[in-house]
Order: sequence, then C-alpha cells, then structure tokens
Amino acid sequence: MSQTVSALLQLRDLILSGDLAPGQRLQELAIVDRLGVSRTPVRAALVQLQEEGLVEANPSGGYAVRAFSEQEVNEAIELRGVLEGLAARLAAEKGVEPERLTPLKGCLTEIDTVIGAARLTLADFERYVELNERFHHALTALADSPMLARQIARAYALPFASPSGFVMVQAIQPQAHHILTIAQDQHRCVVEAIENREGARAEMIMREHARLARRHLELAMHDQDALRHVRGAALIAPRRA
Amino acid sequence: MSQTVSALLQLRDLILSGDLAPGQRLQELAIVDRLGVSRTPVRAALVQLQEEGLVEANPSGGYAVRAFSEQEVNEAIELRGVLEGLAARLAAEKGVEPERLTPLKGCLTEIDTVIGAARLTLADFERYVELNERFHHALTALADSPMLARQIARAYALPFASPSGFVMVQAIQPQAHHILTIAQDQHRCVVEAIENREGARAEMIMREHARLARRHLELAMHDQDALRHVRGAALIAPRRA
DNA sequence: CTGGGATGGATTGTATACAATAGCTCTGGA
DNA sequence: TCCAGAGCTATTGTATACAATCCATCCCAG
Repeated sequence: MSQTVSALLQLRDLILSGDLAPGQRLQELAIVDRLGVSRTPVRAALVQLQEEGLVEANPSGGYAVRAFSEQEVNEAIELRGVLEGLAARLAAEKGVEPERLTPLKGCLTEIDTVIGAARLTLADFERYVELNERFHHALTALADSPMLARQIARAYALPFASPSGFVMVQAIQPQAHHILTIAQDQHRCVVEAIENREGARAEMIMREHARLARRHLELAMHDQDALRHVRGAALIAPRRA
Repeated sequence: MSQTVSALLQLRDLILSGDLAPGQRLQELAIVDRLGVSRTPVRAALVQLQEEGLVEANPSGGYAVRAFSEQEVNEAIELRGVLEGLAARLAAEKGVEPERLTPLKGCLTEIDTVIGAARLTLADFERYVELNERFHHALTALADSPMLARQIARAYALPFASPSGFVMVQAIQPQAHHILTIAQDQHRCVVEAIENREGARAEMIMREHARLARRHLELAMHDQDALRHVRGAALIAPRRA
C-alpha cells in the first residue's frame, strides 16, 4: 500500500472518529509526526479529503476539518436518495436480466433472517449493516452506469449520508424492529418495481427509503448517547438550544 | 495565482481542446516541460483532474486522459438534469422571496431579446451561452444548499454535460431558433413553478430541460462539423459505424 | 524458433530542502 | 492606553533529489 493511501485512510479515520475536531486546522507537520509519512503523501491525502468534503481549504492556505449543520446532513441524505432513485429508475427502465436480481433477493432473504429474531443483538445489527450495504451497492450496480456509481460513492463518503449511517442508532432505541421492518419492505418493493420495469415507482421508493435516515437523524439529534453510534457524528454541529 | 492552479487550468484546457487525446498517457515530465512548472504542482493538478473525471489513474501508476462513450455522455446529462431538478424542487418547496427571483427574470428578458432577432449571429449565440449559464447558476443558488451546488458544479465540470455544452452546435444547424425557443419556455416555466411552490413541476421541467441537450448530442453525433463547436467533444468516442 | 528470465532504462512515488507568505507579537508614537 | 507598523516566526507552497517500481528489450536455454 502506498504512503498516500495509508495517509488517506488514517486521516479519514481520525476525522470520522472525532479525534480531529470540526473546525480544527490541520497542520501538515503535526500530521507528519502523527502518521509517520512525509509531507508529500499527507498533502495528496488532504487534497482528496477536500474532494470528499471532509476537509475544507482555508482561503489563505492550509486545511481545516469540515463541520456540518443538521440541515446539511439532511440535504446530503436527500441527495443520496435522489441519486439512488435515479439508479433504480435507470435499471427499471432499461430492464435487467432476472439472474442479476438474484443476489439482491439473496440479501432480502438474509436480512429477513436477521430481523426475524425476537430480540436483536449488537451482532445482529452489525450483520444488518453489512447486508444493507451489500444490497445498496448491488442496486447501484444495476444501473450499469459507472458515472452514476461514482457519484453515489461520493455521497456515501459522508458516512452519515450513507445507507447504513444511522442504523446503529436503532440498536439502543426501542423502535428498532419497527424501522428495520419498514426499510426491508422498501428493499423488497424496489426490487419488485425494477423487475416490473416500473421506473417512477422504483425511483420514489428509493427516495422515501433515504428519508428513513432523515427520521433517524431527527431522533438521534435528541439523544447524545445514540449519536455516539453514528460514525462521523462528531462532525455534526449540535442543535442550538 | 499559485502554480498548482495555473497547472490545473492549463492542463484542463489542453484536455478539453483535444490537444491531449483520450487514452493518452500523461507523463509528468512531459507536462513539466510543456507547462513550465515543477512536478509537484503538476501532480496536484492531476489529482484534481481525476476527481473532476477528465483524467483517470492507471492502476500501475500514472494518469491518462479519459474517454467518454456516447452513453456515458447521455448519463452525465441525465444526472445533471436530476441534480438541477432537485435544486429547483428544494427551492420551490421551501419557497423563495420574490426579490430573489428578480435576477432570474432579468435573464429571461435578456434571453428574449437575444433570440428575438430574425437571424442569430455567432455573437448572439455567445451571448445566449453567457445568459444561459447565469440563469442556471442563479437557479442552483435558490436551493440554498452549498452541498448540492457543489455537486452540480462537479457535473458541469464535464463541459458536454453543462447546460450550455451543446448550444453552439445550433449555431450551424437550421433548427436553432426552434430549440432555443423551447429551452427559453422551460426557463420561464421553471421560474413560475418555483414562484408557485410547485416542487414536482419544477423538478420535472429541469429534467426535461436537460433532455434537450441529449437531443442535441444525438444531432451532433451525426455531424462532425457541429461537434467541433462543442468544448470537450474530442473526449467523446465516435459512433461505431 | 519460441518462451522465460534478467537487466537496464524510463517513470512514478516519496522525502526533504528551500522559498514565499501570512499571521502574530512587540515596540514606538500619538 | 490604543493603534499602527515592522520584523520575526511558523506554516504552507514549490522544486528537486533520491528510491522504488514497472515495462520493454535482449539474451540464453530448451
């Protein structure tokens, strides 16, 4: 693995974990000391993080950790929903061979098994997150559009905008089962819509699916404990009281 | 202006003008000779161009100019329409103060004047492009979402996906007046929709508006002469006969 | 004659030295 | 006491030297 990639991964992790606070200036030499690579790959990583949106360039040079308002998080989620909606619609409109839907249906079955349990363990939630991400990636791939896939991947770069961003919040909240059941039904419906070439329906379902995450955000903003389970939550500015 | 920015602008220009052919490997030292800046800013510029999508990284190191299939261009335009549609919908749903619509209406009036002429000169088309871009930027700004604005700016980075990408094609085609009239009507309708807080309508108009560009692409792909007026057309792979 | 491996050149990846600049502090004057 | 300016320091921007790696060519063996 190259030093640049190493620096990128480590820096991203430091930012998302909250070790580097929002607004904090990122001094190159300090990062060099911390990561043990030279300035060149650190700078390269910073440029990429800026593109990802986790870091912003100071007009007079240097970078700072980006802070996100609650509204921006909402917009990021809405944007993700719109892009996934586009992918679902494109897939439905052009039609996909039945065998390409098999892996998606496999995800559905496995998720059924996970959320079928009477009481969900933390491991169950982690398994759900894994399956959920597999489902969303497979869905994106159905559109056969590398350009769109890339744009969606960019949206996922903000972890609180990604499909599983707020799932772990539910692990400590009573409505958990409820919400996962609803999400899973949307998964099932969107596959059906694509199968039947119902483009507009597929698009709307994915948009609504993303709005589940907005509801989670709303719940989590009232619950500091829940927010701790959300990767990157440290970047979200707390509500003004 | 920094060396990095200078390198970025020059390289982007070389790629879009076709001086660097699609698929061509970009050797850093060759670029250094050509641009007169050292490798460091050249490398920084290449990373940014990769994010813009004009250049792709070779798995074993180095970069090459990206080539686009006609289908990818279509997808890029569709994507732009979806994003602008989202911006228009958000603006309509939250409502915008009447005075913020004034600059947009100003654009409408000016465009009316330009396309009102019996016969359009090349200067008229250039003026149209300028006003059209002003209109689209102002519309994007109405959504009050820097996150979305940035995503739309990224879509515009591929010039053939930007709102004025194919306008100049019309300068040498007979349907010109026709198409500009239609586009301008869509401009007018979307402002009206936002004014009336008709979110769904505003969104659909912007999507359809983008599809005008897809039609232009279709026309231009048959006409090498027309393609020469499209910035970045050199990156579009010609149709297989 | 063909295939595989080794060697050399070309090219990218990394580190670091140097230059430029921005921001801060300290001093002097009003 | 407060403001302005100059100088210094800390930090980023740039160039370049060095290391690693990849690719191509050539030679030798089967």
